[in-house]
Amino acid sequence: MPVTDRPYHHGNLRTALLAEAERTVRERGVQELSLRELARQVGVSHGAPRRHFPDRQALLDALAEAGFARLGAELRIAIDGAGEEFEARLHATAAAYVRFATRDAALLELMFASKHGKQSGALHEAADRAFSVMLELIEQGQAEGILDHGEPERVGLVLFATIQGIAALVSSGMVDAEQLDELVADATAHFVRGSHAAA
Amino acid sequence: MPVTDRPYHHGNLRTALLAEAERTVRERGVQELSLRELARQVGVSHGAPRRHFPDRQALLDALAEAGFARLGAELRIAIDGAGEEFEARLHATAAAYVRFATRDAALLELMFASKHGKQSGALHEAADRAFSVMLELIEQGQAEGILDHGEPERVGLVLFATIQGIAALVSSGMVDAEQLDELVADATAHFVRGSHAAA
DNA sequence: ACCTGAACACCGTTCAAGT
DNA sequence: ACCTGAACACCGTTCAAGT
Repeated sequence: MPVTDRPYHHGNLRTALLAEAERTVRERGVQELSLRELARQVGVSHGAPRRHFPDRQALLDALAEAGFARLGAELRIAIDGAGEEFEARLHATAAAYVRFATRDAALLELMFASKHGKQSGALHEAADRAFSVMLELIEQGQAEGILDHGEPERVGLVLFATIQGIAALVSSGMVDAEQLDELVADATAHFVRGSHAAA
Repeated sequence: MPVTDRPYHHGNLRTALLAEAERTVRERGVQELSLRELARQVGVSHGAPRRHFPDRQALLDALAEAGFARLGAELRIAIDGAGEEFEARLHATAAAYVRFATRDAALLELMFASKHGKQSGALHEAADRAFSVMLELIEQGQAEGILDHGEPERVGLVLFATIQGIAALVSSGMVDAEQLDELVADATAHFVRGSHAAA
């Protein structure tokens, strides 16, 4: 079973397509992503991807799902590496989120855009897992009396909106790398102060 | 000079294309916007739009510019109708922004996406005019001692990020119409509290 | 089970030519 | 000055046929 000489069955076609697609999205944007070009780059006929992704949107959904998985993993690493203190963990998580947005702006946009659509189930679960890191953080803040009580989803919404907004400002070029760290620090401190006064 | 019977010169082609394009973007999204279909709908050959918009991106830029003009106007109306009190004006402005995002989610996305690009000048000016409403608001808050001093652009960044983030959450369906008013009220109150404690 | 290759209906873009 | 219409190179999607 030769792996060279282009065997009839690719073997990892799905994985190869996803990897190549993620690279294209990062380097050239979602608009430039073409199923036919992807097939060419991977060395397969233009009809082949159809087995794995019925249409273009299915590929985008799969990219979004993988994106949420990676985002969740990066947030997890950030929060676990930030010690025990609430504010330190909050800042580390926000910074990790914004870092993801900086490196994969088009992917993040796609991740949010894909959530409108057919609600693929797996996509929704991947998103929930990514955001569970934030929910744990909110629960810690509540347990320590730093944040309001009530549903963590609701309490965390302002925080999440702010972080997502910062990501959007960076992606759109309204905020550049220099201002970024300061803005993240500002925003997290602001959030904590605003919550504290309400207690 | 008959206006009926499809005269050779359309007369308002540029305006007609923009109006039709804005409708398509609102109803079916940017992805579905096609220059050829637009030309068909307006009753002109597929090559005609080229005089007014050299390529597809030029049309998108023009849409974005018109969007910023309308956004600025709506923000202006909201803030002027909210009386003199800072918090009331802040809430009215934020609510107006989010309302725009709810009704024209795809357009707002396009407005931010277009800012990456060629920096069309006119586009940038339209965006600045829209955001000038927010800057005035920040300056009022500073004058009244409610917000930190320093460059209004910098002080307002956290606020703007939060509002833009709420708009993103609404567009992506993570927050629905029911929660929306409460979230906007939460976020503006949170912002004021967080700023107050820093004074 | 997985992939090929022709076919179809659509694009955006270019450009000589018409009015 | 503004618009037409043919041409070119690309798409996504479908589907019989091959291995």
